[in-house]
Amino acid sequence: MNSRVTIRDVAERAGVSVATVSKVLNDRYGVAAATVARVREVIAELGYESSLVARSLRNRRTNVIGILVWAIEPFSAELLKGAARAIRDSGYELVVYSAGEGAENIGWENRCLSRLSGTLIDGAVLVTPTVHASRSDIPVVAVDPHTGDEGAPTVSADNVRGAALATAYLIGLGHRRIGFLGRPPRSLASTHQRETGYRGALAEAGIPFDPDLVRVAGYQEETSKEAVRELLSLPDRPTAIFAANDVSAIVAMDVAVTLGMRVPDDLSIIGFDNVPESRMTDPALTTIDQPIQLMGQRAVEMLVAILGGGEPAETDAQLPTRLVERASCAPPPATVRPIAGLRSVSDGVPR
Amino acid sequence: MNSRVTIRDVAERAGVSVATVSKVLNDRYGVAAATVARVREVIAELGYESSLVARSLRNRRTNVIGILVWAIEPFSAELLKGAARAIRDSGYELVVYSAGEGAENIGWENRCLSRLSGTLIDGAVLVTPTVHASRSDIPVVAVDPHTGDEGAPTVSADNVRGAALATAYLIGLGHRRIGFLGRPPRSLASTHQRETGYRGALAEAGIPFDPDLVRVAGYQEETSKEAVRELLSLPDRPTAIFAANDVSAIVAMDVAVTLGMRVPDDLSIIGFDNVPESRMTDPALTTIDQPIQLMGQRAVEMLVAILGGGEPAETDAQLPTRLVERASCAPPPATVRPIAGLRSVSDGVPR
DNA sequence: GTGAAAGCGCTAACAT
DNA sequence: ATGTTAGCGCTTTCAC
Repeated sequence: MNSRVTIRDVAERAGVSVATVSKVLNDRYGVAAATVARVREVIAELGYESSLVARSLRNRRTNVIGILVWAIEPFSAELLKGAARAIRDSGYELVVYSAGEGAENIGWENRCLSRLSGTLIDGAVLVTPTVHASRSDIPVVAVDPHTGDEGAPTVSADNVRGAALATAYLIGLGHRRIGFLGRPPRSLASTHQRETGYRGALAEAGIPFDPDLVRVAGYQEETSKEAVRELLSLPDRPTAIFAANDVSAIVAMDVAVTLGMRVPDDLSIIGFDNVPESRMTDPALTTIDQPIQLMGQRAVEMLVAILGGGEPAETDAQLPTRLVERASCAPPPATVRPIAGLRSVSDGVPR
Repeated sequence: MNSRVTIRDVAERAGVSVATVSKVLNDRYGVAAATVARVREVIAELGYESSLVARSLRNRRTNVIGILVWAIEPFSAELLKGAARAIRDSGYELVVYSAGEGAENIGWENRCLSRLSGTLIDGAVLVTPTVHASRSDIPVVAVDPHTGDEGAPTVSADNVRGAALATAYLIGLGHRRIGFLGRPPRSLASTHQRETGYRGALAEAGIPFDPDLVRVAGYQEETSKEAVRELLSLPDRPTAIFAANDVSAIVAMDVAVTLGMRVPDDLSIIGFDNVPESRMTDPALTTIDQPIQLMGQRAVEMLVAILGGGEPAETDAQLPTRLVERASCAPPPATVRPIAGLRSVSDGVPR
């Protein structure tokens, strides 16, 4: 009563063989004009549409590009907009596959790829893959990979430059003690790059790098809070913080306020924008803008170029980041006093 | 040289038949423990993952839900976030299929459905479908359909109430002449509902409905501008405008300013929020908030309920809309003078 | 407990 | 010009 109409139904109704229908469908040479017309009629009448699945099982090419994401959250959603824009006039169709809860945290992308490739999709954009897409039989472009994805074409923000921009901006305001909030060691490559940019800017300005000013934050609320608290409790506390992650930046603000500091009078905060919906987009907060949509767009363009046979123009795009000056940064205070809250923490008089 | 590893590869390597491997994969009864272990080993070793496509061609159920969108733009992207959230602990996987440029404007959803259903997906969420999903062999939930989608479960915002809220708010401020900006007749059902709410609120307040105050706007920039210009050029022009669409609301603002009016002093404007990124989200603009993410979430929940065998709790959810008071509305001016710009348009002295 | 064989909807040789 | 056949990767009887 409800099974979908197949090529066989069309063939029977039109009084021809399935092969003939297939030929009509694919505009193959060797079908009488009259037959073509009749088959077309039946197709329209029955509302037949060939099954993507069956077709892709048989064919090498499907004309479908897959975007594989771990989950659909603000970052990937933003990326999808750009990707969709790029797909628009590429002649390809778009399927977004969300690994979802079922997949464990590590290696989901290879599993998805295995499930979909060879069939269903001609190529894939991997969003924030956690491992190197080792043995994939289809072309793959990685966006913002965790590892420095050797070999695979990659699209990411120009993290080094963005971080340097942020740090230099703080230095320009007069800050010398600038804290850095980043992720744990084996995490996103982008965090490393941001630290690189941070260090580079310090070096450029002749400010010695102080490992004490670098803290891990950004993946657990409580851990991050503690990290910021420690950072601000240093005897020679930073007067500014550059956060590699917008979530950490927000945590930093909250903690600072909790500790009785004023932003930006006592502490300047700037962060890298990852989540387009975070409070970082508040008009008050200084950020390094990451061109998320553009990353999606470029990734698709790159993939299309590869699928089109030609080599992509570039195999490792670093998309420009941008400094957005807003009200959360200011020159350092004339005299840096230890935080008020420190007393209650160490229960001693700050020296 | 690089074709993906299939069930046959696993079978050969393990020295068993493909049937046996399949049984292991699906935890079927009747395989020796030792064999299971060996096969599992080989699977791990080869990194084998069964092909979604082949599997779904053979099986009725795939455990995949499809979200079919015409394109990925801000509205659908927002919706996806909610849908993804709902999928998370539903046991289903998510595939988003974007019809894209290839599909003509009308009926894309049925064509997509045909291509995917029966295979690949167990059920689908149709986002803003333009026609009634007539002959679909799989369960379907429609979100914000163009037509009043009789029969099919539907999720939408409570447009009637939202529009009534907006209109009543303006009335409460003292407005009696309130313009309505909507889409052309045979368009989105939501626009009709919003007009219904608008009319209802007027009736409630004993304000006679004036067809002159209803204009078509929202699908072409120029057309919309002209509509607003005409509306504001009326001898007894409205002192407030309720736009069924955020894009029209923005156009209205721009036109008003162009005509030398001040918002909200000379003209109050309130609009329905459709595009989360539009200027409507500016802190200055009064809006009726549409719970877009929630709509996606509820649609998936409904679909999962249907797929789970049980009837869904409700088959036509109207999700609550919310008035967000901001600075673009005010009481009407004491004396309503025809717009300054009118002179240059009609070249006559307003009476 | 295991494997051979049929078939899901479709396409591409290869007949006729 | 059209039909027959084989087979894509997989699951499922049904023999053995």
